[in-house]
Amino acid sequence: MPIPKDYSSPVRMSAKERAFNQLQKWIIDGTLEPGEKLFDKELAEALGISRTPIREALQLLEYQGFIEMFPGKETKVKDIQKEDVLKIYPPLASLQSLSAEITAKIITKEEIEKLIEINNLYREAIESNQPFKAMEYDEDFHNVIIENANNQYIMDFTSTLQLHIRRFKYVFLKERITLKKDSVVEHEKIIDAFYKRDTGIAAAIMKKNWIRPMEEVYRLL
Amino acid sequence: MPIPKDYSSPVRMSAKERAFNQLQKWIIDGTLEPGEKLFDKELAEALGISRTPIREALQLLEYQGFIEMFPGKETKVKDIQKEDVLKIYPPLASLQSLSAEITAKIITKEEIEKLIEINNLYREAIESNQPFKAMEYDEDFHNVIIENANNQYIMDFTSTLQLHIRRFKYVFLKERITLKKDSVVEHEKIIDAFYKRDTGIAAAIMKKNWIRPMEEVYRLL
DNA sequence: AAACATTTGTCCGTATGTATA
DNA sequence: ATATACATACGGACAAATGTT
Repeated sequence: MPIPKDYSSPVRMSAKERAFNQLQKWIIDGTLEPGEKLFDKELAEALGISRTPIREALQLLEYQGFIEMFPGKETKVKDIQKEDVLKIYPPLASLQSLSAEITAKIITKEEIEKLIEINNLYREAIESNQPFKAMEYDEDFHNVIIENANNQYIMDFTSTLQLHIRRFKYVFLKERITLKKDSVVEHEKIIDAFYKRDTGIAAAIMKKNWIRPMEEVYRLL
Repeated sequence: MPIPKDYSSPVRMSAKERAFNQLQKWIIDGTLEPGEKLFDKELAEALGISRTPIREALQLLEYQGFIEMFPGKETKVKDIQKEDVLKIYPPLASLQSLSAEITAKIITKEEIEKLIEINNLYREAIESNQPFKAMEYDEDFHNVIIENANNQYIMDFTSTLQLHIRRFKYVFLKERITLKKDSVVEHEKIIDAFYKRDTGIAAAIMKKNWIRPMEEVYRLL
């Protein structure tokens, strides 16, 4: 078995990275609530580091849209409204759709097999009523497609948007996650379009596969 | 004449912001060359500030994809290849297309008038062979549409991608900017689609309006 | 191989600026 | 309006890590 050579030990993490990951997690899962004021001194003490790496992490979180900084005044967790779901999903749908279009042109049989497998697991998770597992398989499915599209800009933007969706669900939906089998069928259609290298269909179904859940979530609120 | 009350003086700029803007500018216009190593100490001296705001600015530039940081090792200006143009334009085309789709639904007559005016100035700039002016009007045209779409995520992503395109042009094309009148006609079609509230046409033409220039630029190299 | 030089990462004190009394 | 309290922005010193001789 070949051992990946460039597996540079990922355990070492700078204080800045730890702070960034932790704060992002806390904002997404609601530990840090929308609108909550953030004091770098407090956060520094809480994480056992100094204020500098905290501030550096906050810069990035602001850029990602998780916090708002009012220079010289205050820093607070960004507010979130239920209407925000209508802002987050559409660009994600567009970029996922683009990914499907690109991937359709170049995907290999092996990667398609992988998608079929994941989608089967996804179906089973839904049928056996395991919404959390299902959600993970759904993410896996889409990530395979995005990775195949092989575009760093798309990856960066979509992963940020995914995090915002996750936060949205945590804040507004808590435990009740909706899962319908529509998505399984759409995935099958996407796979079929990949076989046929039909970029148009792949893109169209993919967009639907994201806009439909948006409308479902929005109606729930 | 009513004086805008919440006009919080925009002239005040923190050292971090100045550093960020200056460094971004230097990277885009090529003053800081692709692959060039960056020493925060040097940059701090050059800008007459300390290393802290420099480091904060570098965080953001990394996130935007203008530099690469290898923790504990070095920080360098991100390399750029001519193939990168094929990575930058497609997501931008998708998001602009989405913006056209959204804007088509809600744009007012007044905003359409604005687009017509800008497009006329754009045409005149091309006809009188003023490529730089033309480029600005083109950007104005698209920005009006994006602002009407009124989605912060779209705005953030597209503006970053626009900056990468600008950098690409500076690095690879220098002075020779290509301008054809195809774009003017496409803009007219988009305007027409807005009148008719035809989201499909607006989105389709908009995508074309970005993919075509990509191919033109790529062939030039 | 080990000590050095260099650069990055972190800490903390101080200055600047903002809000409140 | 002025003074006071407090949080943020910045600077400079120290610590840790890298690669170099």
